[in-house]
Amino acid sequence: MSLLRELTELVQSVFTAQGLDPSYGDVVVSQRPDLCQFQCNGALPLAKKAGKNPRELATALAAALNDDHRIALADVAGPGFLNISVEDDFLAEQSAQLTAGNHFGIEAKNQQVIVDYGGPNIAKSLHVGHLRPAVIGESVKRLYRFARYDAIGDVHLGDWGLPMGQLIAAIEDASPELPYFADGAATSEGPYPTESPVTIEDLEELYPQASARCKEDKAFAAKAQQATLALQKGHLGYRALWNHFRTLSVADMTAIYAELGVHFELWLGEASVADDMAPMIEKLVANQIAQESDGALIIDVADPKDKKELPPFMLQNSRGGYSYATSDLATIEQRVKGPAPHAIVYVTDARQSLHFQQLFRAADKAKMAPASTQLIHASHGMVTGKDNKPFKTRDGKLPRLGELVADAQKLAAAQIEENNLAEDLSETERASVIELVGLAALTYGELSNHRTTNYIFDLEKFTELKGQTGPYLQYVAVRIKSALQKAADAGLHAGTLGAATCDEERNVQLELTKLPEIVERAVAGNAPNIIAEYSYVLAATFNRFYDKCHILSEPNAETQQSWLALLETTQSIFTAILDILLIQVPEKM
RNA sequence: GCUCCCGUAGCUCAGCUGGAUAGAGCAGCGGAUUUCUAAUCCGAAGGUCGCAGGUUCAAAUCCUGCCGGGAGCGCCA
Repeated sequence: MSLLRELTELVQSVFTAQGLDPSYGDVVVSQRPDLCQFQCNGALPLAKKAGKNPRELATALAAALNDDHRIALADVAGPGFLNISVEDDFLAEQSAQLTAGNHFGIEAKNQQVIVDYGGPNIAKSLHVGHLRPAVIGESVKRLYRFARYDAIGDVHLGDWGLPMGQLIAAIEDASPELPYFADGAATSEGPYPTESPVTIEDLEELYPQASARCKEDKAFAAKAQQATLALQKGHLGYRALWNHFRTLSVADMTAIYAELGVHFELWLGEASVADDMAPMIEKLVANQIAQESDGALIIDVADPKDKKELPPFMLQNSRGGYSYATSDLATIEQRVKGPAPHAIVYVTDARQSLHFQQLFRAADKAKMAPASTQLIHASHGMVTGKDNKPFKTRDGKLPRLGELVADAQKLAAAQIEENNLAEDLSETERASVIELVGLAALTYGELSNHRTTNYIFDLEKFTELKGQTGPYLQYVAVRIKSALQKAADAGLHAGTLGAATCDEERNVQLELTKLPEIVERAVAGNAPNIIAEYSYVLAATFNRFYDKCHILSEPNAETQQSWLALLETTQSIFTAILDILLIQVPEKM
């Protein structure tokens, strides 16, 4: 049980003993660390409700709390705040307990969480716009894992919509002689060439061209729509060509995502429900959930209570084609087929919030998912440049994701060079440090912001070795590692984590015991920035202790062993939460 | 036009399930150093929490209106 939980139960029992409503007994971390460690504000609203004096109420509660052996001091302050501090030995015991068992005392949930992030279109190369969903999604997935859900990530490719038809139309236009376009190719099993007629580089050029051409060339746009439809209806030649796009694209993406530390358990996409959409629609029509409107099939998701009428959810366009709306709904159906997941979390741009509002309404109306499965749109803002406009390179292009990673590492290398770090390391070790530092800079820069805000992408700031940055956190982690190594070399071993001997040490213990609630809050908000904030505070708190207490030269053996235990506990927790932030710690730096 | 998001220190951002004196980092100022990695630590300075009302014992946080910025609004993802 977490420290806060235990204190809350204690205070609640005191409330009950005095005939008071225990639901007012919540204990929270103190807002005034100069006065106390924890506080309970329940006496204020309770007194108001009961028409009593809040200070009198709190005074009686404090008196009862002071009888408990775990409480060092409970007293009343201000209008009726109940201030609480705990005994040092109790705090030490609680800190030690965090790493005594497995998984920091967090219990297995035995429930699945599907995190849908990435969502790249296989017609486009990964660019700066894919950074946020990738990093936030990966972090949210790791966060759920840390909270002991069975979390899996699905890249959920955009591989079945209009962009596919645009590519097919463009290739047909350029090379009509290819077998994919031959007479009868629609129903012919082939054989088709095993080699792709285009390279990934070709695709990256073709798609923007085709997409732009659709805007001005109506005939071409119609052709692209027809190709999309034909692909969706099972055109075998197109399908063979499409397979090439997909293979090329997935290989390319896997490599780039991997550079960022982003890995997906599932590489599904719109196409993976290709065969499920028609039957789903049929069923929805039969059940009178879907209806015809202007030649299209829609689900009316408007609610009279809405402030603004919600546009209908488009299942099938008037040409008979499907869009992301259709596949997203079918994907929900697919995802709840086994044991229903606890949640499906979509990490995408805030601009899609209307779509998700409609999707969730439609899913609800069609009873696609059980009520126990939460559908969550964890939306995120944009990455902007210093001018507060969408981030672009000097020449106005969207920087590619791989370039961004390379840039971060270049700046990290410069910082390391400038500060004469990693000097005694071999070339390969040094390269590895640069890689890890660059990555940590990038992911911490991303994750330290709340996901919904637009943030300014400033690599120079992110790669600073000081301040609130990824590299600083790595530095602290390496410092702990190094100290433990030196201790081991000197034959020193950790003992029992004992009562704090000074404020700095006590503060580290207090900070460590906040872990369970921090994780809870981060999970509740799908908000890695809460972990990012905590990791910095923990690092800074630890640094103060480390500065004040010189462990290796400590003459008192018991104290020294306790400090080493604190070091180990801190290291264990710190490394684990850095992992949630996609930060790896080098051996040395 | 309507809907949603945002407006907090010079800059970048936390805090927003209401609680005491609104916090960090950066920049700038002053200090600590023969380091268990100073990439650190300590101190001072820096704020009409966009504006105006309201609810409350208590509002940056909840409600209403306004101002300013961004996004979205039926066959694109």
